[in-house]
Amino acid sequence: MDIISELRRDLMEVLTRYGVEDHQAVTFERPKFEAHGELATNAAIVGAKQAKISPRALAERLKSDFLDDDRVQKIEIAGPGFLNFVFQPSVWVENLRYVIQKGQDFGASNRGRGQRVLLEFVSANPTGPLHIGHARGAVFGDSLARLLEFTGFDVTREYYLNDGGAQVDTLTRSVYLRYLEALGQKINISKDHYRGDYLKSVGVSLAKIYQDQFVDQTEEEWFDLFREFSINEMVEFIQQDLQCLGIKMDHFFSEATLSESGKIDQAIDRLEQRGLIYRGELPPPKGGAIDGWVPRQQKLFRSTRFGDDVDRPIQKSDDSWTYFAPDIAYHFDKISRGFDQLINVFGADHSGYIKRIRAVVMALSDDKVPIDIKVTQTVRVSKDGGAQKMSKRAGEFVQLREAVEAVGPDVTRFVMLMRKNDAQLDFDFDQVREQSADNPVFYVQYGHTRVCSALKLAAEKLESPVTDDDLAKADYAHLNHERQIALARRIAEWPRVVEQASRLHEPHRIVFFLYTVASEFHALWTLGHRQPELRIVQKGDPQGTLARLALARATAVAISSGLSILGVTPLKEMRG
RNA sequence: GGCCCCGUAGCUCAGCAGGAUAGAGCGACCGCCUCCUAAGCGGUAGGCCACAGGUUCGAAUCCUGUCGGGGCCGCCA
Repeated sequence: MDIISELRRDLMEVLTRYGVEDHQAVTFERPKFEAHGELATNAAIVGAKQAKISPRALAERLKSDFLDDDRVQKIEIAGPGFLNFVFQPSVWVENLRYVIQKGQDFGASNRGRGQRVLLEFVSANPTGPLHIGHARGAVFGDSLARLLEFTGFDVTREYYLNDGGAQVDTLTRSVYLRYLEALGQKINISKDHYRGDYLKSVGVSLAKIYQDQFVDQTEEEWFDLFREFSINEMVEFIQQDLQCLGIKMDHFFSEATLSESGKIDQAIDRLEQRGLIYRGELPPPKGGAIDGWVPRQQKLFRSTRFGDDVDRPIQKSDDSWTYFAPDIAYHFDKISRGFDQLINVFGADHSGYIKRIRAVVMALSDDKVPIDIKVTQTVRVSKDGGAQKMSKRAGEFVQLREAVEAVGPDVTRFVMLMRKNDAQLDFDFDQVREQSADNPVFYVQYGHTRVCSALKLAAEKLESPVTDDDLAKADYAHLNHERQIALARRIAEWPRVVEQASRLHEPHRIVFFLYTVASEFHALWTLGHRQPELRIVQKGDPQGTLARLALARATAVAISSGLSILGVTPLKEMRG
């Protein structure tokens, strides 16, 4: 067990002895101010009621209990009853042994106990390649999946393929035009078509296979064939785009199969059985957002019962399903597959759907299957000092592929995770390529490579390779400088950071932590210029060198462990 | 008009189940290479956490309202 979890567990045990059973509100964390110790807890304040004594008195008891613990150096009671702990330096440096032994698994846990999570993300319409906004959702989703896997969840990555609606009809007609074009005809692609060049190759392929067989034929003759072909091509595009970023979906779920298999009817039946479907009229939107409102009798889902703002129509006036109906069926299907938990990642433009989807899941699972819906906000792209215009239909948006080709998958992924998912994100092509401390990706990677180069150099000096085993056996008493201990303490926080990120579904926390670790490591390294005793390689002192190498190695372990959650490859050396 | 997200330093953003004196990077200014990679480090300046109430021993954090920015809003998916 890592040291902080161990200390926390011990604290909770003692609390229980005083009759404090509920540890929910107890914090045990690094305080904001150094003056408040290395770890501080509000245990006495929060637990006083349960222990039936005053916070101050409980604090005093806890203090005297823990003063007997030889890991503890100092405890102070402050304010309304905070306990501020300072531990022996050995507590922190000895933890490095654990870190090195764990290696890549440092920070991993069994928090999820194998619970099955369905993580749906990207789910862009199969009408073209992915753009930079999708890239954010893709990276966010995949990293969240990695984070959850790292903490003991069994994650299925799924893409909901909207292959049933009018948009794929438009796609099909656009492709038909490209097919004619490939056969030498002049075509006129209107605003009602997808105009991107990426459809040209699809047209060419079709022309090769079918020659002029479908020229001058009615739509009926070619439509289904072209449709299927086009969708397959688009899925192929999308898979390749995702693969550029190292992302592989476990499953593409086809919307079209839902109506074919009768699952829509089943799902609606289920809602009907619960009295959640009725025929009615929606109130007109207030403020006249919609021109020419005409009241309609429609089949509605009582989503307001589950916190939605209005009931939602599931059937159009011609009795065909609205888009919402397959969505209901899809989520019913997710639930029937027996997942313990659902997570959806939506782009900002779908934020209006959160409440109704949540309502569906609550209704169909009897509120038994939790669903978390994360929204990724828009990406603003800038390049050559200016903002890029993004216009969808004209095909002017920056494509995912462009970004990856320009800056590489690792940088793309890292940058996409530098902001909280629901905050807007700037993607600056120029800054991101910069090889300097101004570029966080570089900065973190450089931290890792410095460790590697130190290990290499030490191996030369010591005239033998240095293995993790050697490092784990070193005498860490050599690590006695305040800054070395501080770094060890920082590294010890990693499991808590992971735990928190996993619980809150917030991979960006990993990025911020890595930045901090790298920063403290760089600082220590540079201090070595002035203070030779802080350098890693200590001439004529193999034991001291090994201990310092262990600290460096543990830093690299934390960094590479974190990078693996981000899906970024740690570099052994910087090039260029 | 309604709903969702956002509003923290000049700029871009963190802020950990509400915790004790508000954080980082950039930009600005001042410094640090006879020294394992200066691709780096240190320091200074800069904030009424949009505003007003409320809950609490305690609020940037939770609740209500106001203002400001973005997104979405019935027979498009």
